Amino acid sequence: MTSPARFWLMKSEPDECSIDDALASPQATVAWTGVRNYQARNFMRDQMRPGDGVLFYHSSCAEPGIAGIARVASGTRADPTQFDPASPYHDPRSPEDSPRWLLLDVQALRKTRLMPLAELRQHPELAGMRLLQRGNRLSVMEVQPPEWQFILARLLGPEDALALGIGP
DNA sequence: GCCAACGTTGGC
DNA sequence: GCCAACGTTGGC
Repeated sequence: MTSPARFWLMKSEPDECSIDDALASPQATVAWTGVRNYQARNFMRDQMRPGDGVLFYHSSCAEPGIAGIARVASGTRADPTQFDPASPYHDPRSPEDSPRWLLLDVQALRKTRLMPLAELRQHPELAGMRLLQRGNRLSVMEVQPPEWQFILARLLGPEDALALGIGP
């Protein structure tokens, strides 16, 4: 029996929602709209729980990398953008009575220094990270506890990590 | 803007 | 159920 995953990485395009945008939102919490991949959706629906740790990753930008620390702040519910014809995330094939796409709330906890993708690749300890695997395109993915610890140790002081309550 | 890699679609 | 064509992701 494996213990449930407790750590995640979630990609956001900073043009749409940066760590600064998240921190500036009410309760520093944003609804994670726009996930349109079944595997990512299933992670949110089946495995992510309030309190899980999240690496807030900036993608599709000049400096891709980890930009902050967050936590899962709710369970899933229907993503309303799938039903909005004006939204780039509109999905006309999603039935209203059985929504195809879900979102959950993410609460930003800290903005960190940017830990760029190139730096992540330099650490042998992180070579197994899903993010770094060839051709990876998932926008929501698991982070192994040792990877989480290794990264947080480089982004936060130990007392800060404790204060966030998302140890270990 | 390019392009490799991947997921999805749809004809058969 | 196969698989080619297509669209998307995302780093560079």
